[in-house]
Amino acid sequence: MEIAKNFDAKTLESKWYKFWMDNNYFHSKPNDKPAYTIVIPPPNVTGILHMGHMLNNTIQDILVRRARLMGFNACWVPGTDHASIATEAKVVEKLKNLGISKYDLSREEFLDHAWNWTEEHGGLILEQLKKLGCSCDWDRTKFTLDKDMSESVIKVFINLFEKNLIYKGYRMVNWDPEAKTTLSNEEVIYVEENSKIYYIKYQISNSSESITVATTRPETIFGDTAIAVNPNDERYMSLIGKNAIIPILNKKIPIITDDYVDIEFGTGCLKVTPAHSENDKIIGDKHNLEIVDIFNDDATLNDFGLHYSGQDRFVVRSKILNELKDLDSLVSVKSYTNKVGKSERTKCIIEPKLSEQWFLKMDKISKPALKVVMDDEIKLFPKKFKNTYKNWMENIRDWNISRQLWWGHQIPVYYYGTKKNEFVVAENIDQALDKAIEISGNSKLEKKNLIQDKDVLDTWFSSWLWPISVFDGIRNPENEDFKYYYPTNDLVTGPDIMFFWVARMIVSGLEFKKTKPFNSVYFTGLVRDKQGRKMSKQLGNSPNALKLIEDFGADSVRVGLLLSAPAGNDLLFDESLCQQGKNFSNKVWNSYRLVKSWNVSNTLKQSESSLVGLNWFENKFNSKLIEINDHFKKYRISDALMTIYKLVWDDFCSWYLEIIKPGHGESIDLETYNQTLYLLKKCLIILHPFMPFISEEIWDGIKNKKDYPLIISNWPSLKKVDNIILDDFDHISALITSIRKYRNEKGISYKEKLELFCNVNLNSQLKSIVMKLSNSELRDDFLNKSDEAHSIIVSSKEYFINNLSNQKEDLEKIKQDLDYNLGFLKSIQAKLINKKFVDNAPENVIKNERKKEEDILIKIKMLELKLKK
RNA sequence: GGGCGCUUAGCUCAGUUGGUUCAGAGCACUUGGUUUACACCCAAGGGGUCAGGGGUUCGAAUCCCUUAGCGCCCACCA
Repeated sequence: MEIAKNFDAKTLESKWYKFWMDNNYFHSKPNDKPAYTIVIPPPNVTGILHMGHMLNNTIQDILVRRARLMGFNACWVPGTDHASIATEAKVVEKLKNLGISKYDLSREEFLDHAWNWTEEHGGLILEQLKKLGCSCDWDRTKFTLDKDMSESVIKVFINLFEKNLIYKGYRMVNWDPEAKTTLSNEEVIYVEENSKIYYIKYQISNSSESITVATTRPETIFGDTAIAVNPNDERYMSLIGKNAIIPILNKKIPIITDDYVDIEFGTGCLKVTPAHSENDKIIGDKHNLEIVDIFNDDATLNDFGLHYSGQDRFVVRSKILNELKDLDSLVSVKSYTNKVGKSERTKCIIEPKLSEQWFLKMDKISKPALKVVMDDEIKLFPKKFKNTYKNWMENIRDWNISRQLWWGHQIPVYYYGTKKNEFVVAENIDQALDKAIEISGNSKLEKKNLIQDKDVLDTWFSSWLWPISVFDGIRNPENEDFKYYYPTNDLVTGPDIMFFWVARMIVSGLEFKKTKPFNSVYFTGLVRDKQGRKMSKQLGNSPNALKLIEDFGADSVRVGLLLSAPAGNDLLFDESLCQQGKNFSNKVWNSYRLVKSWNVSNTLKQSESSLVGLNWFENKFNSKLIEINDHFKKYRISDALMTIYKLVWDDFCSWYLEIIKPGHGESIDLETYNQTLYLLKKCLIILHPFMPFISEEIWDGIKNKKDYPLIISNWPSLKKVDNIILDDFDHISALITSIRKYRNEKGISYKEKLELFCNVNLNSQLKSIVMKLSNSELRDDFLNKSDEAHSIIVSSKEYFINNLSNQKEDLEKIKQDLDYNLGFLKSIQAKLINKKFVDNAPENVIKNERKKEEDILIKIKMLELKLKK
């Protein structure tokens, strides 16, 4: 049968994906088999596929496909995340382009727009995953705002509230003035920036003296309510207790002392602005200072900013500096590097702000989550993340779970009165009304009297339930799916969301289900460009994921991504890796073409070399399978791939196929042919998780009619390895390589037959392989070899080739070789005479040294003989 | 400031509890090759003071100390 010259990725990939889908091979239902479960880290619903997703989901698909082959009931649950702030920001942006402001819309109107947007753009990323070959159970696709998912979130909020773990607090939070919402600490990224530090002079009240403070934020002077110095700072002793006058504002504030102030820093005087700095707030609380919040929600100044009211904080900064200069209050300006907190999503500079927010107490519920990881009940790969995890969990802070956004799960708190504590927490408004009437004793309350908290919950407050809620384990803990699939097996994600997500899932699993949500976590590295830079839109260094698949084929891209991505190491991605993947696909494809091109004869007898080749490769395969399984066990997926790559390319193609390949116009015997198909199939099975499409296509071309498709066939079982067969083959392959090297050095063509003298006890099958692959004739009449014959030593065995070239051996080279070996011998003998070595070293080490000595002695003898001639 | 990790061939990385022919792989490189599976290929080859210094040991890339450089996480000084 004629096979196409190249694997046509475009056509065949969609053909096979459709085939798998049509036959429901990705779909899983509880059954008698053991479950293997992965839940996808849900990408943002409106996101598009980038290299990080490709890597991450390729790894998940490899694990799932292998589990399926190993006989597990494999279930990979896909889905998307509503990503409240990210999506809301996109919708706001889109509306803005249409000339609509979010603030002109009602909540309902805005949410309509958001849902439309989600339906229009949402889920595209899941379609892109299909192109990559991901074998997700699409019937189980979930979205974090689905009705059942939302109900689970609300139930969990209520549960935690009733356990007294959720509270409302007036606290310093991270305020994003662009999105006008708070952020958790994890959503703030600190960026080092070159900025300035300003020295500002405050006049002392009723005195000619003054005091100078250093600040990076001169615009906050309107919120100053004290100046603090260290109690041990001799310079300012006389000023303590006096009042300073804020320039421009002309307001008197006290000069106080606090240990917190660093004498060395700046002037040793700190302006205290309790409304806009966490530390200042602590000092303020200690000294009962007034709190003056000078900002509006969009970080423009409010009326406390006097004539700057309504202007942006950074505009005010430059203006106020001029005014201070005019007032002679600006003493000096120095350059200064500090770290500026920015919003992870909007990139806007964060404003610390006091505000009333909902918090989840973390100290108690995080303890068991720390323990399971420390005890390796949940294993993190690579191991180093265990320390990072520990560090965070031991210093965990309460989680700010409310956001001033609309896109998300609205907080199920209903206010029925005017006082702050007049509220109930309930699943819906009907329930809330009953509760409110009961608590207040006011039977006249109606639904319209209830006002639901305006805020929504942090996105992660829904995703931390993901492994539970996708199986509806919160609402229906006894349902069959949940009991069967939970806890899940592996989680594959990036280390950047270890705290956002992974740690919190562990907490929630243990808190709500008393069970860890997964057994292992595999952290992939970051995908960077060739120069090690992060991929970013600004740099334009992020390849178009779909275009890569189009150009190289999904299999090749999958291989390319894995070729350089050991667990946890950042991957320096380069398109040439996909080319390498494609080269490998091509190699595999051509081995298939070769096999299919043969004429099969059922009368031909199997040759000796074929038989020994078959035996050898099967043993080789089995020995490599042990390694591959071990790599998988350790989540060394790239190493597993590389082992397979070499097994297929080097061992199967370059050695095995060359041994059994029939010559010109010759046929192959049926036995060898069938065995070859059997071996090729074994290779395809282990290739399948990595290269699902091409492996299925080739499998289809060589399988028996009654065979199952590759996707649901069986991973090979481990067999006993005959090491003698492997060692014997290593011996002759080294011999063959030496002969080829000799040809290369002497410029002897491969067409020219060599005479090989051999008095070594090789069996005839091995001999026939040597003859075939080195194009030589074996001669047993060892004594008839010519004096000029070239000697080859392979593990203490000596062979000779009749020297066909006229060149003499280079005397100088032989001499150098001899010197080197004499030196080597000396060092080995020194070891062997050393009593301490002989007494302490283990027996096998000493044995090896003796063997080395023996081999070297032979070699030296031979070299000396040559020199004499 | 606290914690963690890294430095091995031109590049990206392996190197399991110290111990087989004075360190391995892939890619890249050099030489030769178009013998009908594959030039997206075949054959062969070159290439490393294991970051520097010191120590423990019969023996160190591997253990300890130290210096330098790089990276990550957390906290954060106005």
